[in-house]
Amino acid sequence: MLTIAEENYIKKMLSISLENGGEGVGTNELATNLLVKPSTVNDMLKKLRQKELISYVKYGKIHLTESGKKIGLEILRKHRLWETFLYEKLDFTWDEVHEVAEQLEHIQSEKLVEKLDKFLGFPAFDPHGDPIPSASGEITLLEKKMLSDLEIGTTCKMVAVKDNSAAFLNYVVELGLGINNQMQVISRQDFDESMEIKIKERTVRVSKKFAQNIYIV
Amino acid sequence: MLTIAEENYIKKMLSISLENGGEGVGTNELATNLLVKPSTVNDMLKKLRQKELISYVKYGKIHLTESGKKIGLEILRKHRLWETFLYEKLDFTWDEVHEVAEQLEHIQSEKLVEKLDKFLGFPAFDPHGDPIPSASGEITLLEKKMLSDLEIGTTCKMVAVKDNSAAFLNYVVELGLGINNQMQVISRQDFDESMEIKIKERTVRVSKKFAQNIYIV
DNA sequence: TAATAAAGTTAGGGTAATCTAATAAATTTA
DNA sequence: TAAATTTATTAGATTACCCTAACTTTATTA
Repeated sequence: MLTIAEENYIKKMLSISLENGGEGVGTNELATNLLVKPSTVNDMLKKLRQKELISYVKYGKIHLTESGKKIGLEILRKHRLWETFLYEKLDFTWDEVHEVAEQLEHIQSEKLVEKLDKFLGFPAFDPHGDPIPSASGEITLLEKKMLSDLEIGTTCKMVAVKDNSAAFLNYVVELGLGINNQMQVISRQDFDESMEIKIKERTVRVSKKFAQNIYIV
Repeated sequence: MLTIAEENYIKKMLSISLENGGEGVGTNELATNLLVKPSTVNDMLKKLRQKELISYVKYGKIHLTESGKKIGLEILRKHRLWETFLYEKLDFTWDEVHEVAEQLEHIQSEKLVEKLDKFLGFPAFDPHGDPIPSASGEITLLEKKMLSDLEIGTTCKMVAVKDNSAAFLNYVVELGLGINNQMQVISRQDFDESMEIKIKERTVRVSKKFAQNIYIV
C-alpha cells in the first residue's frame, strides 16, 4: 500500500510522461510540479526505486516501470471518475472539481471505484475532456492538436483543456467556450502569436499561452 | 487545519462521550479504541490541548472543548453522509460502508459536504439508524434503549445498531433483521441472559452481547 | 574547450505520529 | 491502610516527508 505522497509522485510522473511522450522525467521538473525541493524528490526517488515503481540511475532520467505505470493509471482513473461525479451529480463547476478530486483520488477501495464507474454510466471522458483509463489500465490517448497550431481560416472543435487551474478554466468559461464547442481561427499577429478566434458569432483575441492550453480536433 | 490523525482522535473522543454521557475519556480507553499505545495518545493530548480542542489536567479525564466538539460533529456528519451515499446510491451493503466512510470523512471541502447532503435529500439518519448532525452541528440524541433491557413479552422496533463491524452487521442481516423491523421478546435465560426473540414469525436465540448492540424503541 | 549555468545529489536537521521500556500517580482490594 | 493493580506519563527511538546549504555532475555557451 502506497502513502499519499508516494501516490502523488507516481501520478505526477505519469502525467508528465503522458505529456512528453515518454522521454523520461527530471528531478527538478518533478520538484517544480509537486511544489517541493529537488532534494525531497531525490529522497523519494530512492524509495520508489526500492519498490520497483520507477527505474533511474544517478543523474539520469526517471521512468515509471510497468507496475508504476499501472498504479499511476489507477490513480488517474479515480481522479477523473471523481471529477465526473462532482460535475455531473453534485453540480460542481468546471473549475472546482480538480482540487477536491485531488483528495478523493487517494481513497483506497477497489469496490468504490467500480461502483462509482457504474453509477456514472461508465463515462469515457471527464469534464475537461480527458479520457478516463479503464479498470484494466487502458487509456485512449487523443491526438493532441493545440489551438495555437491551427492555420488561419480553419474551423475546429474544442475537445479538452490542458491546464486545469481555476484561473484558466474560469477564463475559458468567460469566453463562452466549452467542451465540443466550434471555433474558427480568424487571424494571428506575427508579433506575439496572439490570435483572433470566432466563438458563437463573437470574435475574441486570445494569447499564445491561452491557445496552447486548448486541445482541438 | 487538522491532520487526519488529529481528526481521528477528536472523532473517537466525541463518540465515546456520546456513549457515556459526557463523563470524560481516559488515556488507555482512547488508546484501545484507536489501536495505538497510551504513550502515543499522551503525546497527542498535549498537542490537542495546545490547540484548545480538549481540556484535561495531568492524570485527569479528557473533555472536548466547544470547538473540539464542533469539529467532532463535523467529522461525524461527513462520516454518516458518506455512509448514506454508499448505501443509497452505490449499493454498498450495510456492513461495507463503515470502512470506506472512515476514509471519506477526512476529505476537506465544505462545499462537497453541503452538495452531498442536498444530493441525498437531506437525510436525518444513516444506514445504521444513527442521526446525522446538521450543518450547524445539531444532533438529535435518540433515547438509547437496548434490546437486552426489555421485559419478556414486549414488542419493539429496531432503530439502530451500536457495533458497526462487518462481523456483527452480517449476523444481524443473517437473522433477517433490519432498521425499523418489529421484534418481540419471547424469553430470557437467567444463566447467561441470552434471549429468544421473534422476528417475522421466526423465533431465534441471541446472546446478551448481541442484544446489547441493538437499539430499539 | 574552458567557463558558466543548470540539474542532480548528499549531509544534516525538523516535525508528526508512532513505538518500547521505565516510572509515577491513582484506584482497587486484601 | 498497605499492597497490588490499573492508569497515565516520560524518555528515548524510528519512519516518512519535508527543508537548507553545500557539493558534484552534466549541459550550455562564449
